[in-house]
This record gives sequence, C-alpha cells and structure tokens, in this order.
Amino acid sequence: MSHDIQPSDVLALDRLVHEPARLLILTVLASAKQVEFTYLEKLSGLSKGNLSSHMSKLEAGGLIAIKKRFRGKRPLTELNLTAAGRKALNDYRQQLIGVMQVLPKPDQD
Amino acid sequence: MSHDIQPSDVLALDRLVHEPARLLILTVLASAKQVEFTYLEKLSGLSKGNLSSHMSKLEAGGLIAIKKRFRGKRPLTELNLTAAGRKALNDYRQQLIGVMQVLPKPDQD
DNA sequence: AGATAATGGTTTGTATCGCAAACTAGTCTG
DNA sequence: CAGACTAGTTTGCGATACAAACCATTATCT
Repeated sequence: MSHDIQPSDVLALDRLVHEPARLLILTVLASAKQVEFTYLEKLSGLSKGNLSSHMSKLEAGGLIAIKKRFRGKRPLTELNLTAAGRKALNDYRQQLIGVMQVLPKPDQD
Repeated sequence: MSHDIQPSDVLALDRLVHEPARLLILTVLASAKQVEFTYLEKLSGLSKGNLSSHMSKLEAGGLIAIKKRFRGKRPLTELNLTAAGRKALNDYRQQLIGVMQVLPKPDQD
C-alpha cells in the first residue's frame, strides 16, 4: 500500500493555479460564482496592483472572465470562473490529492 | 459544516517548500533519509543546474544538509533532511490539508 | 468654485526566481 | 595525450510576484 513517488505528479502541478494568490482567487470564485475586485482586494489583503496582474494572468489563461461595468457612476470589475477555470481547479485538486499521498505522514514516518 | 476561506491559509503557504521541484526533493528525502545528487537527478528529471540551485536554496533555508565526499576517486554529494526540514515539510502538509478543505469538491459544488 | 481626498483600478519598475547552457575540475578510455 | 565521460557549479536570461506610482473619475471640504 505504500505510494512510490512519481516525480511527474509533483512537477506537473499547474503553475497558473499553484501560485497561492491565484489559487485563492480561484477558490473564492468557485464558491461565490461572481465577485467584485474590491471585495477580493479586501478579502485577500493583496495590493491592487498584485491582484490586478494575477487577474490578468488568469484571464489570459482562460480560467476567469472579467466583466467591467458601472455601478452608478463608479467603475466596477467583476470576475467569475469560466468552465475551463472550474476544470483547472478540479484538476489541480486531483493533482494535490496525488501529492498528498506521497507526502509522508509524521506519525507513520 | 461549510469551510470559510481563510486567505491567510492559502497565502501563508511556505514558498520554499511550495515550489514543485523543491517539494519533490524534500519528499524524496523524507522517505529515503539520504540520497545522492545523481540519483535525484535521474529520479526527478531536473537538469543538473536546476537541481543544484534548488538544493542550494533548501540548504540556505536550513531544510536540508549537503555533505560532500569522495567515493573512490569520484566526488559525491549527499543530501538529507534536517530537523527543520522535516518540520517544514510536516507544516506544509498541514497547510495543504487546510487548503484542500476550502477547495470545492466537484460533486458537491 | 477650486483644492483635496477618496475610489477603482492599470501600468511601470524592480528584485527575485526557475531554468538550461556553458563552464569547471577531475577521471577514464583508446 | 586527445577525447569523452562524470559530477557537479556558475552564469545568463526570460518570466514572475509584488508594490509604488500613476490615471481617471467622483465625492468632500472650505
């Protein structure tokens, strides 16, 4: 029942999702469907600039969609997960499970 | 029973361990106690240069110890986990478990 | 009304990172 | 002794993560 280490399992982790800031964004989106920039900014504690660039990367990778509109007179940026984004997150989760299996548990080491 | 997202849980992931190449190295070390450079090179598929620099970073962070000696006339580099390294890996594993909890499971989404 | 601050972001600058190519030092082979 | 192999380290470079600076607009103060 011991799990051999498959290097590919660890090295194949999707870097776009693996980055903590982006993983956080995706995770929030997965449960909230649609969120606003400012909400995410406060929730995450990320700087606006950092948040903005991670968003752009996720959008470029097709994992999220960004919609801009006005609420009253103020600009408003909303994000939501695309189908590809949901799949990427699910795949990543599966990869993580695989990684967890090879991580030695302290009490059986 | 729902788990709220704690941004800090995700953003606090130890980057030294989080990097896939290094996570692989640490994981191998955790189960093998002591391994040689060339063994790790073949197992991982990492280039020598890449492997070498990740090793240096792990050593600089105190997570592994690097011992150099000669086997016959050939140089030989051996790595093993330090106590701090084992702790860091265990802590990371705990962090990952926390992250897994907030990752939505596809079938209950 | 004009200056000042606040809102909602994007762009730019930079230090660091991950990676492989090139290099180093020594050993073996023909 | 020339060339190839072993065992790595150093160097160079493109990409990354991050915050500071900036931009456009709206609200507030005097």
